[in-house]
Amino acid sequence: MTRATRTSPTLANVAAAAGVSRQTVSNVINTPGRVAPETRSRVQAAIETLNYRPNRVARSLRTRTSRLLGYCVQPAPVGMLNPVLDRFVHAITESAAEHGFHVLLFTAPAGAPGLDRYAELLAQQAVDGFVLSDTVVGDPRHGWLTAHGVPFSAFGRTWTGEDQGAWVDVDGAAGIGQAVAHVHAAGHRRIGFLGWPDGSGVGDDRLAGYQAGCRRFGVAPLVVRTDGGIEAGRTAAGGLLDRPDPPSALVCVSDLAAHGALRAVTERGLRPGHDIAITGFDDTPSAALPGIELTSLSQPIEQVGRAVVRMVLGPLGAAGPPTPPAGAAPHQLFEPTLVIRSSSHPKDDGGST
Amino acid sequence: MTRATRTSPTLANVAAAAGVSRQTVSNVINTPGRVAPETRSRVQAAIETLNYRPNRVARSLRTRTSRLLGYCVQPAPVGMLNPVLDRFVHAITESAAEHGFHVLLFTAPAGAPGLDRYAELLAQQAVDGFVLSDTVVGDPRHGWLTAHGVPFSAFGRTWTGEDQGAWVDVDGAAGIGQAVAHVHAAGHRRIGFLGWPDGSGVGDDRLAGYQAGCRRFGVAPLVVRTDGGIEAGRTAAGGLLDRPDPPSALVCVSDLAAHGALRAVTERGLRPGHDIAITGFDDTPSAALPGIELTSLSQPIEQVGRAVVRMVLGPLGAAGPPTPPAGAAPHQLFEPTLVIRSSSHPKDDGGST
DNA sequence: ATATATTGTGCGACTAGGAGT
DNA sequence: CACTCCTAGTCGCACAATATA
Repeated sequence: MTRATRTSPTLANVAAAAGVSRQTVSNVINTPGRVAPETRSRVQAAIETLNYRPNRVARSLRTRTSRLLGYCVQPAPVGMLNPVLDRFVHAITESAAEHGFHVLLFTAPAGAPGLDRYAELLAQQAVDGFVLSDTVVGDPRHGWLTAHGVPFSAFGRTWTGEDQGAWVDVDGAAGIGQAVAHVHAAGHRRIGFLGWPDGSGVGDDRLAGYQAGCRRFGVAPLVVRTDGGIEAGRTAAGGLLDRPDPPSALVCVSDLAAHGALRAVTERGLRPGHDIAITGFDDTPSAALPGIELTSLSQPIEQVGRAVVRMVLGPLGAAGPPTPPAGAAPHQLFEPTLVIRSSSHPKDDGGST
Repeated sequence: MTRATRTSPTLANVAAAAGVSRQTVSNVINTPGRVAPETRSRVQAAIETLNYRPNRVARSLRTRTSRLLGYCVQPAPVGMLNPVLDRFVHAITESAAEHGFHVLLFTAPAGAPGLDRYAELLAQQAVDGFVLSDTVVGDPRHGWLTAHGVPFSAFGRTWTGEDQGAWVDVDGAAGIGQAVAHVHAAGHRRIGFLGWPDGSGVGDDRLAGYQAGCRRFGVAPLVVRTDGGIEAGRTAAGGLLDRPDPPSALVCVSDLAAHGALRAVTERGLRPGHDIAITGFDDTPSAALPGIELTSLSQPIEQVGRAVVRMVLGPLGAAGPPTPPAGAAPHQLFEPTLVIRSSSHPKDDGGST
């Protein structure tokens, strides 16, 4: 006589109900091909009536896989970039689910000290692998995870030259190239770039895209750096605008910097889109606000999330309908989409055609 | 001769190293008081040298607890409200970690169909409880979880009158009350309210706060509804502004609505903060943008997250340094903070004092 | 020899009860 | 009888090797 605790049915219960052995039930679930059709349907009926679901924990213990992917949520979200990561979290959760995986969230300090948390989760067999984001130049996680043979994939390159692990990223250089081409096509010939300080992989990549664009169209580069904040962008953009030969277009490394530039422009009585073109990067919600209407580069986050999950699941032999391509390329670069708004192409201009 | 697979040390390994039984090692970890100090330190030394960490999965199987909290990430984030949920996710992850728990992410369709996902996770013993957010009027999850005896707590009330389960929320009525008091103190006597359609718990709550404020200060209520979008807010606010007796202050149910109102105001050549006061709700990043400077109500999300986790962990007997208060109140209401910017109090006005 | 179903065993930790001092 | 420690059994599942047709 067992306690009347609300306990879920087990493999044994199903086996008894169907009049077969436990192993046969297990086979029906994991390798249906090895079970005779007649038996199979009988077992499946029993599974239905008992509403049986395999206990994930017991399965994990036996198979030594948790079917969980670790993802570290950043302690201090920077600026306005959150919307991107927000969508990313949703994207990886959804993609993981399609492969029978779930996402386990944890926090960790940035840099090497945070590695302990990764090690902890691994030692506890809590996760099968990791999805990384917010990667920085010289990120210690890639090397550590690679050295320990832990499956992972990252949203963002390491920029170190050494090729450690799988990554997916958005082609910032190509994106900025689009922006440069866009303003050049609108007739702008003096095109400035509002960038980040030297040394950030993402910033350098976007700068490179700007420089390539300048070469391509034969215009002189005009670069100024800021630390990324709105105020800094405003000051830096102001410096460009106050030159004797001010640019007529300002391509910005981020929406945040672009907001600062917009401010600097309007302060000087100029109208964005008419007197000067401004573009940003990330297409954050604030870019679409009325009165802002910032042209920006939208990142295909959902695609990135799907690709990242596919890559980390590859070595894990994900259990999905189709087997993921085993020899899939460990890297993938997506191109952002230029969303044109009136900051670079005023509605009442009727320019095209 | 075992395979040379990179396998973590187990209880048995530690026991062998320390020259004790497995059970003694288990006691050292879980009930140190029952082990003689001398033995205890010897075992702890072995744990250190082997760098042993209990296998979460094995422990879960035996104790029938996963030390995981389920949290459903919403499929389609609405408007600009994400930053709030972004911070919330981080907050619950951090709070859970303090109690030895982790957060497991999953997706589910809204409403009753999504309950299957909750049931699935429960049947698989994948989680010990749930944290809910994005609750709506008549949300089916509360009743279902309560009926099944599943521990949970919610960010957001059910608004159904029936008291189902623990919740934490932000006092929208009190927040809007602050906004009304603020503009009233600035001399405004004709105060309009830009609200959501009838029937949304959150919207009705905020409206009630507005109405209470009007009664308190003896001003006539002036309410108009929108569906929440920027464009709708712009149209609705425009309707108020074009009246023969337009309001001189506009308290908005959300930042999104406020952005629409700002647009309507500037379109009519009015200056926010000077000619008319505008306030929003949520203090989204876009509220702080230069050229916007929207006065708004900031939600104490970190506190909310901590409280939500405390509540769901209560019935689970969380294992933390201090035992959580067993008879903790199942409800908690936090007051938002009014962040005053120039949309209601222009810098160059020098109003106060 | 092929197809199908079965028994035994262990994953790694906790719970229960017993043995030694 | 306390105190300390240990042996045996269990959680639910899947792997391996075995029976039965």
